[in-house]
Amino acid sequence: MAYDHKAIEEKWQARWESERIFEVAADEAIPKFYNLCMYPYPSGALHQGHVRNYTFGDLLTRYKTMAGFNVLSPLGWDSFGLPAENAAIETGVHPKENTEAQIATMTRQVKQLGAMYDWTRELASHSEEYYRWDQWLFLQLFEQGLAYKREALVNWCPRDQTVLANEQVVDGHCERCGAEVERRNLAQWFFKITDYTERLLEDIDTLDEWPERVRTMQRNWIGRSQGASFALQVADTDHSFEVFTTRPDTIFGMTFAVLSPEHHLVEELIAGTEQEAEARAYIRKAGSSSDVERMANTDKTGVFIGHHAVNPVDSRSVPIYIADYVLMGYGTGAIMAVPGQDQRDWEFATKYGIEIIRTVQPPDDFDGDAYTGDGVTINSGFLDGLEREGAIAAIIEWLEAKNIGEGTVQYRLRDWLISRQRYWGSPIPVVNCDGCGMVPVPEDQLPVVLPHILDYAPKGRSPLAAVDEWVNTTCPACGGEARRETDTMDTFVDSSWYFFRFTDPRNAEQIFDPRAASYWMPVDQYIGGVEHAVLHLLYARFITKVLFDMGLSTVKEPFARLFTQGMITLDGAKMSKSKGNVVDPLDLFESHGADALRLYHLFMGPPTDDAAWDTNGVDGTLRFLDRLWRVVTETDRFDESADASELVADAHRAVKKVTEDIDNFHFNTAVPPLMTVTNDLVDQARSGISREAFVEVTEILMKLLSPMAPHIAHELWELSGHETILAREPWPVWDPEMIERASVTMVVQVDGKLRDRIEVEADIAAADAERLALSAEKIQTWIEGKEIRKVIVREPNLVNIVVG
RNA sequence: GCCCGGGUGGCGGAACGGUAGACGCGAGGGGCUUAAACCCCCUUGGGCCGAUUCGGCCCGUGUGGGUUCGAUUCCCACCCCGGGCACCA
Repeated sequence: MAYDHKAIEEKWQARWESERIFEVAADEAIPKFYNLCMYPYPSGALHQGHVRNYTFGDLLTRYKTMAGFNVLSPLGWDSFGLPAENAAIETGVHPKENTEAQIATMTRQVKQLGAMYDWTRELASHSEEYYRWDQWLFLQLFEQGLAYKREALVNWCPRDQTVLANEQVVDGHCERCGAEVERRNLAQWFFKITDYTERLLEDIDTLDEWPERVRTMQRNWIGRSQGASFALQVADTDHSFEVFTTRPDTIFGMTFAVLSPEHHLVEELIAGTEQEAEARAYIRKAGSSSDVERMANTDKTGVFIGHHAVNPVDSRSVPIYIADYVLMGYGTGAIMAVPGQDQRDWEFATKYGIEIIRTVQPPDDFDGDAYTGDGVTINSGFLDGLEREGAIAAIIEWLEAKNIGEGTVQYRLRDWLISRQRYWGSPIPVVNCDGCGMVPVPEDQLPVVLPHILDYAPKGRSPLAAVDEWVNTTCPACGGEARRETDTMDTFVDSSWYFFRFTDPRNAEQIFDPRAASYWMPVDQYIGGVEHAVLHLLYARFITKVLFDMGLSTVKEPFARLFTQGMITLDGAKMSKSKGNVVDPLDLFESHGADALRLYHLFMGPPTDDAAWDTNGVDGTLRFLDRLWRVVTETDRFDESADASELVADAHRAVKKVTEDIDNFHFNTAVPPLMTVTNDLVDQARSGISREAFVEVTEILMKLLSPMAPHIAHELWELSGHETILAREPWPVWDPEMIERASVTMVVQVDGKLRDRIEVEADIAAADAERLALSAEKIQTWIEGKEIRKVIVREPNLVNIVVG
């Protein structure tokens, strides 16, 4: 009977489902393990990235289940969002229909992989029963002042016709579609993530099971800088403006000041000056160039605006410029410029002939421009002679004493812009009333149902705005005429709390039962792509902290252990449909089977690394499975006198190795022991093996293989006469005595170079090892006539003889 | 520029500071076969030496140093590749 992967895989997928093996309930008596892969966008086609993700996830689900844990492994769909809407605009099929058809397709494909989930917990963010809790969450944030609407300069994607969060702008381009983003002044909804900045930053330190890379990226994104802010008086006026600097110790070196062209004071200051026309032209030009252009142009440009600022420490007047290298979005949008210690200021000063004063003594061999390193403070009055830290402390004390400024901290992190001018998302549950203003929709009126419409093409405002019968409503406060908010929420809102919902997915009364969450949370293992290092993972941490503050969550951090998988490459490029270099997993299910494909993904390299695809590798894992199949199903003659003790011992060693490797996420090295034991079993079966040894070795192989290639493992388990389901069997344990070796190969080195190998008893005494090594024939030729200075003995593995 | 990773055979990759190259792919040779596929066996880092089927030596983990009896592994400097961040004051 040949190995028929197709028939076997279909059979067992049906069995697992009907046996409901992976449906779980909270049970305090059993240790829990919440295992989660980032819920996918239902694109309609499983690709190798999904396969890799779910193979790792399913391996853990099955392994931890066999190891005795109560394993929660749910799957759901990140089903709101632009791709569905854009596809719908192209095909004319409504996003809801399209999305639901794609969910059905992908569900089938995920099941074909043999990945098991508790499907009773399936959720989809576009369903009313899900997004009503998005809206509920919004209302809680609104009540706490954490959701607010304000006019702001925001990122606008001209192709997707919607605003974007800062996190969704990559190098000045839309993260989704790649279009160059524009700046627009619009009234938008924000979540006040900046209230949580310090906590988000501090708690990164507690995430010691996260990749360092991701922790660093989050720290960088939050971008904490410590320094001082203080007021600069504009000479001969009543105006002053705040500046922020990380180097207040260099204040005596300020030879000019710069305002961002968008700074609120600019308009008033330039009015009526000689420089007004020139300044206005500059502001217009700066305002019309995109961020991409501003980034590309690193040449410093600016205009003197005809006013001076007074340096508080020495009352010197310095010219004020406007220049676009000072960004309105960071700090106060204004700086004291110290060309001696800042390269950007240096370039500007050099270009416009402004004085440069060094206030930090550079080393003698320094020949650069601005000196940003440490050194003794010079040319700085009462700060002279102090090192950086002392000087900073002294000047802050001085500023505070004079009530001019103070030590402050600035962050790069901005509030999270969550409103979108698109259709396929959760409507923001707010009503605008002429009399009452912005009124939140009462909780008992949720959900605000997304109306089914036919024209959802983007027009620069939400398509919902055109649906009069939906927009026009009554004010929940006064009963008068009112209009609904027409923006929808960023889909990252949906994904920032779905892992809580999985703990209690059918709750119609609450977002989730805090008791369910307290049993299952935190997610013990979270698996997904590193592209979410900042976006989703930061938002999810923020919302978790909000839920914690509300008493709904017992954890401050949602994901205890994070695992980011590498991507699949082909011919050096990321495998993707747009590059046309995909190898379709569905074809491989047919030709090689899900088991061989899964095994290849595990085997191809370290799971965190990018991996180069090679279909020949799947041929290899299929060959291995076929060989295992044949030896298990075709061995029918046994020799009870044969000695297979070494093979059995190797099987036990494999148990140890595989167990430890899975625990350490070294999946690629967990596969080879199965291959070598199988190969040795084939040899042993050929030369003679007892039935007992054969059964012990094959049972170990099936159990170890069960999380990796579950279908064939289950089938062989059944064919071997077991009535039980392998997935419910306990994980094997190794016999520590059995894996001990009676004899080992001892390496003998002379001066660290390998010169001989000697078989020795494993429990050889150090003295015996040394004597044996020194008397070995081959060693004699190396040490003859030489003085033996030292002998290092690491019995029973190694002896190193050091000669003169 | 700053911050993370990473440089090992033809390829993917293994190696608690202790036998470098496990396992797999590819390649070469052989067996089975009328033939091919499948399958099975052998070889496979480079160079050299001796020899009746076996053995031996030298070199070799990006480069140069260092620590150590011993370094792919630890330390320092440098080079290259990948990724992230960046007029962030």
